[in-house]
Amino acid sequence: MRDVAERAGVSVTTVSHVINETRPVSDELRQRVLAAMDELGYQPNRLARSLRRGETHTIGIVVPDSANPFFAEVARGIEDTSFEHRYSLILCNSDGDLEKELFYTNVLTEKQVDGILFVAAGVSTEHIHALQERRMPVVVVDREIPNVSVDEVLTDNARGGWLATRHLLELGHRRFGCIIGRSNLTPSAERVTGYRQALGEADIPVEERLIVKGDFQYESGYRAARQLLALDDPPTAIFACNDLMAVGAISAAVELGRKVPDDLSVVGFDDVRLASFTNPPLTTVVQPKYEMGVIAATMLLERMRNYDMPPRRRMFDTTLVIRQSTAPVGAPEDEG
Amino acid sequence: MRDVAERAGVSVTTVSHVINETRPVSDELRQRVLAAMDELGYQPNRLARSLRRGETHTIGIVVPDSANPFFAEVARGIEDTSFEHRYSLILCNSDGDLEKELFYTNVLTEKQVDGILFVAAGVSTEHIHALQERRMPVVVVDREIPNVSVDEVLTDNARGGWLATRHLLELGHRRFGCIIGRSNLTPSAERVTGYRQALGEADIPVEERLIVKGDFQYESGYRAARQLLALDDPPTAIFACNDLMAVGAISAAVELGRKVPDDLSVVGFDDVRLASFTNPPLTTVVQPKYEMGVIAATMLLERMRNYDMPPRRRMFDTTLVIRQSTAPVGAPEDEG
DNA sequence: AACGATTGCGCAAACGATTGCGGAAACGCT
DNA sequence: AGCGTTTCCGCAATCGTTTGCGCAATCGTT
Repeated sequence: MRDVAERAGVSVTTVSHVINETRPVSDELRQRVLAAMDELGYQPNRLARSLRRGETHTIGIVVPDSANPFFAEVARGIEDTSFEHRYSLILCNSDGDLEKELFYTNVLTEKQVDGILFVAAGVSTEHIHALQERRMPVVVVDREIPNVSVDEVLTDNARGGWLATRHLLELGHRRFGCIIGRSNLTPSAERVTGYRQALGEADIPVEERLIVKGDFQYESGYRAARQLLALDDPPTAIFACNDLMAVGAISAAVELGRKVPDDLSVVGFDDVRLASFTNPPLTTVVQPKYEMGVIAATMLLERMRNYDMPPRRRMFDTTLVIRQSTAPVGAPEDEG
Repeated sequence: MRDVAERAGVSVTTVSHVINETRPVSDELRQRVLAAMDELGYQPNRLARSLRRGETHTIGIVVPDSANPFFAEVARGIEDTSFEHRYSLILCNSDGDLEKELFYTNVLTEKQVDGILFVAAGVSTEHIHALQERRMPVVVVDREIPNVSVDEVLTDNARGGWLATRHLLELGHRRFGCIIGRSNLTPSAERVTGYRQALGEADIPVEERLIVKGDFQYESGYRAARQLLALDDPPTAIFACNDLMAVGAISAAVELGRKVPDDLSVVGFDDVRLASFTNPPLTTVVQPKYEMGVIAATMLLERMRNYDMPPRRRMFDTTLVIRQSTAPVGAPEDEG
């Protein structure tokens, strides 16, 4: 910048002002400065600017696994809207590890990000409090933090679980498995709650051995389904707590010679892009992933603008999209 | 930091030195400083440090679409290894838009990142040159830039395409479609080259109308397959230039009542995690995505350490993994 | 012609760290 | 006691911007 100023024969002050249009500069000088800038190929140093201004125009996002399609889509929504507002994004994968998450949180605050987005992260209460003491704007996506007032964007997981099992019930299924995630993560837990509730309403006792644990990856759905299908009295349907596990389950079923949906109905959760293209297409509970990302980013941007607003919580409805992985029990569809 | 210094009764210099262990400090003072630091909950301002030191410990990565499983996995590899080295990552989605890519590149350099990773980006030659003039470490993944000496990590796409169509040929297929991406992207183009070459070696003329354009998304594979299958003399096999389009193609086929692989063989490219779990499991050309990310990040880190090394290029082999979406032509497998 | 208002610009102090240089105290040696 | 080495620490400049303050020139008015 000093070079530019020198070349244009003005002070750095003036250069700064023409860059930022922050006070009137005579036409002549402006032209000279502009010319000097591109003759020198000048690029402002945003670090210095950030240091001075106390804002970095950068936000951090911590997700369990950016390679997971669900998070990837949420993240995409976030990235797009932060791009629109000319914010950059620092991406952090926590792998669900609290340690790692804490580490990243520190890095982010030390890098002076203007705000942090936690999606489905295991952030603890104290954790958030610490951030709040530093007046760091934060919004939490897809996870409820008890006893903390913080912006949240959520989906109605319990209702989603309820919807899914209700659908299975209506198709006549009476015994069905449930593949859950690591149970301490609230989204998974809530979906199971919905499952239990729907069962309860139908006066069907829940058999705990039909509830098997996965980790939200294809492979675990595959394994869980094999386990379920190996039972003496295997279930006629499976509700998987996300689409990846549902796809894994279908895969296990066809490998075992079960036809989906004739011999086994499967319903997933998330409605990942892929879900429309599986064979058979997956009936699943839809969450507006991309939009959640957009809203989350928007909320964060708003809080950055006005830190002292009362905290807001945005709950998205879930809906069921019925495709072809579910069918009435014992009544094979016409195969056309 | 000033507060810490004051509270510990030392100069900021000393505080800095105990933080960075950059010169010996007596035990007593060190203790006092450490104590003061955590009493005050001090966190260093990395912006200031970066400004002074001229390095941000941050690298930028620009990908076409981080929600695409292929890029997501590469990115994951990158993120993991940069985490290991305590670098943070700024994520940029270019959507294949040159404009946007250029914009991001500027943001990144202005934010003084220590290096940039372009994956499958349409970066132009001048573009890279500009970066090189600023001595910005750069490595390009999954895309060749003509006439520029820059670090590259690539896969042998042509061979992959050759492998795939060779496989189809060996199964007896003689007419088969090819679903390509936007043709200006080299990876896609090279895969088609392999396809053409294999066909040529078998003395089979390539019918241009069997080559249909997609955009690497499920939907486009679906549409392309429908188009192909609606031909008077539809092909007996399809080679899709990535797994997503292959999955879309399978989906179209089953919707049209074609059985895969009995009526139509499909082979994909990438070997995305999903590919093992489709129905039928997808035979595809495997690229070591995660590892490519790891290597790319490692190469970038090395170049950052020593900018003036001669440029390196790392080419990964592709291999074919035969699963169940391909079968001999006209010879339906036993369905068990 | 005199005087206040306006316009157009530069000086220099921040922002929060790192680091070359030099000073004071302690130590070791003769 | 005198002198050279170490050891331990602080001063102040610096990184590249932004911005409060003030000065000089011009303008408009009577």
